[in-house]
Amino acid sequence: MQYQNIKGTKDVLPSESYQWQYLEKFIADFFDKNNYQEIRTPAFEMTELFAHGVGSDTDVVSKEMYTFLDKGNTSLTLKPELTAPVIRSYIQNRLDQISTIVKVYYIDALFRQERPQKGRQRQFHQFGFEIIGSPHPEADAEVIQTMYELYTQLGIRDLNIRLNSIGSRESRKNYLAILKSELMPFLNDFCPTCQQRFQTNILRLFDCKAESCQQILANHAPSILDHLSEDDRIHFDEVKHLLDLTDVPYSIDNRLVRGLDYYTRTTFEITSSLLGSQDAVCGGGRYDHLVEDLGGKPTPAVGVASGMERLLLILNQIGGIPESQKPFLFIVSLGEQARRRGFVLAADLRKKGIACETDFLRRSMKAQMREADKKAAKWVVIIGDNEIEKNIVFLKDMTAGNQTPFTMETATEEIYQYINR
RNA sequence: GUGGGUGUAGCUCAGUUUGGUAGAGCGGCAGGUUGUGGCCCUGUUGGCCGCGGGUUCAACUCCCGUCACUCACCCCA
Repeated sequence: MQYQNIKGTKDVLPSESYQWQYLEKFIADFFDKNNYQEIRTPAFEMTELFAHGVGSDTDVVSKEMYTFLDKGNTSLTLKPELTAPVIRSYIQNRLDQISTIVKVYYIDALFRQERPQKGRQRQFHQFGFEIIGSPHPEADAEVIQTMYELYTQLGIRDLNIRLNSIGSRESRKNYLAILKSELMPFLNDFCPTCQQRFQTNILRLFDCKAESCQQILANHAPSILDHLSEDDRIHFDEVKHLLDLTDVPYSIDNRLVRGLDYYTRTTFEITSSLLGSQDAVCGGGRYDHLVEDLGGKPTPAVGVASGMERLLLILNQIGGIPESQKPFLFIVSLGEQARRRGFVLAADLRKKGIACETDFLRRSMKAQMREADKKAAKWVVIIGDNEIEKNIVFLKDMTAGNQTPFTMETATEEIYQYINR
């Protein structure tokens, strides 16, 4: 039986793990500098949390969740998104009592049972952050500006920020009624899925990529931006104004609808042409009712999540990940006595913080030298019978090619000095 | 769930049209005189040609099925 990884999952091999380490460290440092603190929640939650928080009519909840019963017959689900768990934790742990505004970030693995394709896996990873407690546009703008700044610092250009407001629940309700009556005459002209969405979640008609559906919408659908309440409009205008003031480029897209039910007012998405068909590198928005929907006090909030795999896809194309090449030392030894000397020398050098390896295959000198070269050793220490006899070791500089002798007894200290000089 | 593409050595692929039990490059290993890497040269290692069935004297090659990978739809990060 040849075992293989589960469809839609991936091994991160030694040859690429440094990329993840680089990115994770970059993100942690970035948020540390911006005064966001990390929050970590469990890999699974009660199924009910997502059904209730994200919305049972959404695709994510209705057909993509990894749900199972535990031995106590409780329905649990591997988390398919992170906002609901974070808010659950916020409520449960009374984080509102620690400060009025809570700013947290996370880096985590998520699970959705979809058909894998470029930029989409069944286990994938996101980082994201939330500002909980502010109803004001400053929070919306900071989320967008901060994410844009993070991408910029990573060296990513040519991003497209799409911005929209889907209004408060009240104005959206009014808008949906108008939308419905305007589109009713054309109901039969829509594709079958859209006809169904017309009943369940009419806003998502805008997500349809069918030419015919988009045509009808372009000609007959009223824009949500024309039906915002006065307060919604003021809020949205201020978000745009603050983005203008901080030189964050964006474009208004009144067809941008998010697939999760909890969003209100500001929604946005950042896309990159360097990705495949799944071109969103992050998406987010305001969710003013999720906290109370999950049983907390009414608390407005806004947040965003970004796909790590998609980010790495971009970074690899623009060469945005620095090669990690730590200098290290390889010890070549010939014969039993030399091997032991080499082993001890390696242990002593490691204690001083020098990355150090010895040969494990007792091979010829040539083979050991090849090994050292292939691994890009910066220095090689050579110990053989001749050196034992003369009580020395040779240190070879692999780039320059020259060798320097050191007395055996003081070799550790002298080599340490020599390569740190 | 639906559609397209692809499955041949560790990796990247040729060979399939015109059926005769497999090749290259890279990699791994070992050598090119007696203890010194990179470049070059030589040798060597390595594949039931995704799996199962059918046609045939004979199948990597033709037919059917199946699985896997991949891209796209749907939806999302």
